[in-house]
Amino acid sequence: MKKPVPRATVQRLPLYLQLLDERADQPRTSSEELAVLAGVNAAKVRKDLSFLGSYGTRGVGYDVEQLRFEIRRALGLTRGWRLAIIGVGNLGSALANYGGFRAGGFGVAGLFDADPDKVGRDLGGLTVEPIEHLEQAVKERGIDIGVVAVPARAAQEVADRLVGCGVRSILNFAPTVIQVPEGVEVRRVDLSTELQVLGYHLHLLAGV
Amino acid sequence: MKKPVPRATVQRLPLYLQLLDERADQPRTSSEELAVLAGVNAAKVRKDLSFLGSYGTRGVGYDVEQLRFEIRRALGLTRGWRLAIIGVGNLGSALANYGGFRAGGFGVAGLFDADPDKVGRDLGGLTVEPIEHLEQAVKERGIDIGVVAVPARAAQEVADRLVGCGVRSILNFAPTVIQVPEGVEVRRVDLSTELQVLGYHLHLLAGV
DNA sequence: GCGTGTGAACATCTTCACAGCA
DNA sequence: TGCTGTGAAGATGTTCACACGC
Repeated sequence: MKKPVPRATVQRLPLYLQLLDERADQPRTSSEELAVLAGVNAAKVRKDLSFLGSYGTRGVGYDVEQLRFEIRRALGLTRGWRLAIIGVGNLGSALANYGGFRAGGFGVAGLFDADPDKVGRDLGGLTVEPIEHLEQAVKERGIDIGVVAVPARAAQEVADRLVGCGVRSILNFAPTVIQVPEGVEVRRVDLSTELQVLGYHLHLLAGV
Repeated sequence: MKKPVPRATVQRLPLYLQLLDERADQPRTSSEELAVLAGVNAAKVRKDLSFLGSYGTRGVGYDVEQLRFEIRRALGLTRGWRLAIIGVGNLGSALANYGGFRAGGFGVAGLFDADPDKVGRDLGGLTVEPIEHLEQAVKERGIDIGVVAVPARAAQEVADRLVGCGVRSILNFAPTVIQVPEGVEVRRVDLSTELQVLGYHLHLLAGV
């Protein structure tokens, strides 16, 4: 009975949710308002929201509170997911200290690093553990998502270990591509890629 | 005379380039090999690469060296772009120390922070400057891209200042949406969004 | 009247299947 | 023969335009 929300819509729902969270004080909003804020077309907003059901009121708009709830529900944010962050260099530390997780229903349930000098440090209320503890921690704490923030050369091994102990969702910040078996979802966040796409547009502007 | 490389292709070219860079020691590759590594369809790889021109050899494959050059050229990486990083908290520091920029033709040309305690620190070979220096630095150093790594509440102001002094490309790490005039390109990198998309898939799996 | 919800038109992207050339 | 390059088909995503119901 689950509705098949299109990929493209799933990618935008977090954006709408963020905008709505920032405007939780106002009672109502409209597809037009959300569209302007999100920088997209109003019809797209309506179509996206219609995949969740009919929660708007014709001639009036959407109830902000209800829409927040429905988006959270559609995204599965009503239950919390547990993260393990592997690698606590600058980036891993930034992630560990990032407060935005909690609001979205995500909780950091473990910090791991292969460097003995880093093990034992306190970060964002947790203590960094040796990477050897990873498997046991994933099982005991029911970790759902692995956040890979290690150097590129170590990323594949970390991913293998995560997959090996049952993790099916990986967020990869290492500037490399990791291979995983089918059924495991990886999202790559790569700074170089983002910059290169920006660079392409500058290049186009410069070339015209 | 510039070819209009489709958006979707531009997004994948950095990925191919990264894979090729990792395999710079081998002389040749094929669409099939790249496809497996990138986790996409081989026909897609061929079509993507065909937008750059016909640099493959039928029956043989692609010359790795040449392909790297052509992708770099298509993306405009033959000239370097200069970055300013605004905000040197954990994330900004991670970015400042990130070595992957240089390889892609990007150079960090300035670090800025509003916090007097952070001004003067050395990071990745640069000294953190007060945010008040931003406009002058952008002009004098020819900064092309602004990297926004400040808290959400400060992001819009920073973006306004960047736009105000002529920056037309912004990479936004702040968990908020910034409004910019037409002609300015913003790319958002948002950890919550990534996690929420992963969470949706877990949710689907769990619900079935 | 007004803003949602949605079929239909349009645009873009992906995949197939095979012609073309080394 | 083998792999590229590419029309054509198919899938997905976007936008339009208007019926619908408050």
